[in-house]
Amino acid sequence: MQPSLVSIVAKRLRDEIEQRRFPLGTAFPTDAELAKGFGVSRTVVREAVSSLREAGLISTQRGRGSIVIAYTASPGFRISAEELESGKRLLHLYEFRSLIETEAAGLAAQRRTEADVQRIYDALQDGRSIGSFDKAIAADIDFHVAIAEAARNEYFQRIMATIRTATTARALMRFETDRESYVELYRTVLQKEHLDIADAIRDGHPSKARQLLKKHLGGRRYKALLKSALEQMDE
Amino acid sequence: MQPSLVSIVAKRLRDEIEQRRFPLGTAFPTDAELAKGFGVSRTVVREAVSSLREAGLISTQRGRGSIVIAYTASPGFRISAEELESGKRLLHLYEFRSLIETEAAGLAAQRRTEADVQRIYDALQDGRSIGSFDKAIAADIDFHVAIAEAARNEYFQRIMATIRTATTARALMRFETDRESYVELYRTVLQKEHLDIADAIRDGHPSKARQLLKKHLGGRRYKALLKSALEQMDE
DNA sequence: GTATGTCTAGTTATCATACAACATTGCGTG
DNA sequence: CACGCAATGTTGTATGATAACTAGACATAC
Repeated sequence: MQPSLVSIVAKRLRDEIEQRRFPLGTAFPTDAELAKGFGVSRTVVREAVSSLREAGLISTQRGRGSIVIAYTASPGFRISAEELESGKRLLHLYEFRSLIETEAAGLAAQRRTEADVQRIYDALQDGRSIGSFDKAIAADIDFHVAIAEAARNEYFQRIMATIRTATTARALMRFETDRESYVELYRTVLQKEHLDIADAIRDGHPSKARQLLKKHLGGRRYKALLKSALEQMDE
Repeated sequence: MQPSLVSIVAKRLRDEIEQRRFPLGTAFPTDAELAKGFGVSRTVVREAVSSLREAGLISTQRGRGSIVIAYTASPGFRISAEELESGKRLLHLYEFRSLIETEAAGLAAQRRTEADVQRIYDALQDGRSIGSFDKAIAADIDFHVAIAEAARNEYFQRIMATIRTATTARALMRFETDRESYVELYRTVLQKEHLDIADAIRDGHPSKARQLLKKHLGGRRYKALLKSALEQMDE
């Protein structure tokens, strides 16, 4: 079974765009030109162009034509749990995460509503009855989600969700044999730190919230990760 | 200017797929059914389906039909140029971007090598001979890429690339009728700011690099965006 | 009863033509 | 010189037709 003309044309165009045959922002060939150049019908061209548009490579306006707006499809920002097996990468991610979550806490302290505050304390309340590993993980997630929402900037929310997904997956993989210690850590250390952060957000103290969140991520857990990463030295 | 029927149909279908109206692996409606259901021609349906295919949501075979192969486009953090048509979102992204790039400049000032510095100045050198819009865009990209590399944390690099791809695409769409003013802005303002930032990084002054980068993103361009976003007030 | 071949109906893929809606450019007029 | 209008160009959509493939039903042969 042969590849369709649409997929052939789309791939050819994608390659040409990637090779910068059409400088960013300049006119992309018209439907008619492409149909003539590839020796296909306008239908095939339009379907191929539709997929290029979806890939974010071109932008089209009726009556004006298309322009190239990117040379390659947006890779996006993803973090796989596998890549975090590298100690160096984990350190880099924590450095990055620390910056994001610290600022999010500051914004949350500035922008929180009463409902936001309630939600943050609800997550803490849930955390008090932690009896199992998955409950501890879920409570930790809820707490950080609540802060992200209170920050009122969807890009913080989205990047924090992406980081959290990856770090949660890694924690699930890593603590398979030692969940009790995480639960204990959660009970004895993390909850207290969460409470302090929640108070600072409730009271509207951005600087203090930032400081406490940074300390939270730079505290005991970070030190343990650093130690673990140095032991690995696998990159 | 109204959205095209193709984009309306594609969005509707994307939503339905995300809401699992069609279980994974089962038959997706035929061209004819969709055309009848949406009250549009088969041409529109085929173009919409072409974009769903590109997004990785469906797979199609001649003679058999389509099946749903994923409920959502792959996860992770992405920014489409379209979403940045919303002034509120753009402000949020600039707030987010400012934090990231400011910190990256600081890290670059701490961690840069001589090769990094050379690369940053090379980007500036390229910027001196700017004669066209696409060259200005490319030089701006090169400058920020060089800083991201000097920061030596791949998560900063990756998120900055993601942001840059989206903001570049948006700039290309937005400046279609006023490219000269961007080139002029680049020549008269942005290059100077780039040079100051490069000097601070070369000299190893993280605080100063942060301050200058923040000012760079908070300066004239940001003010123009803020004004433009308020004018829109579309969300 | 089972295997193979043929036919029919259905589905996607492509082509061609036509018209609508928008954008740009050029020309004529005041 | 500025403005308005017509002509031209481009995308968006609809319609009809044919080609290429798939699946299932039915008939035939072993």
